[in-house]
Amino acid sequence: MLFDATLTKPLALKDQVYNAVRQQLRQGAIALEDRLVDASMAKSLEISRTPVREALQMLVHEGLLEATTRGFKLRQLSPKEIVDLFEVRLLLEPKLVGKAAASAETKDKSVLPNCVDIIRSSTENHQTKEFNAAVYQFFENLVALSDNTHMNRSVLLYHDRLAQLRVPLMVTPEQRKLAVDGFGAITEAVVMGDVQGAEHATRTHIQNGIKACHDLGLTHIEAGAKTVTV
Amino acid sequence: MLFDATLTKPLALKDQVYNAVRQQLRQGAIALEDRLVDASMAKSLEISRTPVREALQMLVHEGLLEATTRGFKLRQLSPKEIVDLFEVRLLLEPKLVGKAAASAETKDKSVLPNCVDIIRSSTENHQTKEFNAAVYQFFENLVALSDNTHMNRSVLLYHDRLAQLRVPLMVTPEQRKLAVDGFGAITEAVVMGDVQGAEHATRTHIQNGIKACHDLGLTHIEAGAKTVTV
DNA sequence: TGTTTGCATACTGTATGCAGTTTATGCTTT
DNA sequence: AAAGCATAAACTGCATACAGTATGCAAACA
Repeated sequence: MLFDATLTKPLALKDQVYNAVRQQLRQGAIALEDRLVDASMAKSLEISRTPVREALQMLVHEGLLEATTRGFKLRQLSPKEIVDLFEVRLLLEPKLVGKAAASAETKDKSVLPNCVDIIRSSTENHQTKEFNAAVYQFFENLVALSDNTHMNRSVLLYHDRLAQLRVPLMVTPEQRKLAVDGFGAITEAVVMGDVQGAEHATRTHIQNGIKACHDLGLTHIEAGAKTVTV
Repeated sequence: MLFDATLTKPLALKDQVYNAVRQQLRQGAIALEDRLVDASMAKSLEISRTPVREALQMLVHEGLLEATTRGFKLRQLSPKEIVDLFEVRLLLEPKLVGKAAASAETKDKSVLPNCVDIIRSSTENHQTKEFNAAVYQFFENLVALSDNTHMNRSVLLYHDRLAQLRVPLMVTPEQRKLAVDGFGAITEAVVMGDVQGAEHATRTHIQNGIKACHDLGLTHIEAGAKTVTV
């Protein structure tokens, strides 16, 4: 090709919508009470219903949303499902983080400590949205260090499914500290290239999450209603 | 028109199509050269393009198909991806099969030996389609014994992604015997409720698969062209 | 004969319209 | 004021129509 070979085709509308909604989910910007209505979203985005519906349906298919007779909504996880998700995470994530730790030194691992700093400061200042964004950025960068795309995809999806728990699980200062320290320990091991340590730190981090769920009783997830228009 | 088997809540058309295509994929009924064209599929099913497209796009999103400018086609796995998929399977499946082995005795495990019998006989008689169907049925029943729906879903998806390898990996009699014996060993452990044994047998089975891939050179996957109309 | 150019074709992606179904509303009846 | 019923509104799901683009083919040209 004559021109820039890296020139990428613009994403289809449905994929743009998909990414946008999923990012919203991740950041906890969509509450359980919210309703995502394809027609109104399409109107506000100034596109037709079709790509919006397709995006929402993908999210339904992945178990992130639920189709009701009155709009799409966030899918509420049952306690059993939460346990199940953590169980799968426990199988995949330590390995993934271990691979990240083992990844070539040429890769830039300096972002991770920055993310942890933002995580720490945003928890101290109770900035929920920033916190969520930082946590996801942390994992996104972590995952980028592993080259198993299938594993990466799965892990990020599990994370997004559990996104609705992020805030409820961090109500007490102790929980927040434990989580932040967990991120710190993982980062340290990954940056140092300590595979064993990374796996262990990840396992511990997830187990702390499970414990926090148990302490919380797993069921009562609270959030405030709001209008969502992507 | 598609008919739905469930009287209670009829499945949406797109889901029926999705299931139908995915079953085709599983059975190796769709070759790499085939093109799935929404318009023609819609016509042959006597429905509109919309639900067909939605189904195909879900499959694209899951990495099973690929959208080209001339129809949807089976997504060809790169050698790296194949290795990656086996790596993830190695993390999840032993645990899943272990859970199946540990599952309540009230659950019916008698189907598994039957499946293995069909697998064995179909390999001996070189009945590819029956073989594929039996293998999938085996896993479907195995997975049904575990109650972690998220893990189950993931595992079945990984299987379907690797479906294009099933036949190429079983060309030699030795490979076939190894595979059939693998299924047998897993079944035996599960039926006996031997968790450790089940995990071990599964690990061995997957590792045999990996080895077969390596022996094959991983790259050259052959299949005959054919028209696909669901 | 090999190469370029233009065109018909075959698709996908997006828009829009219509039907069916569930939920909300408001009116009637007691 | 509560309960029942009719009717409207708010949605999703499906159908169809249109636009845009890659692809292959054939004619024109070197």
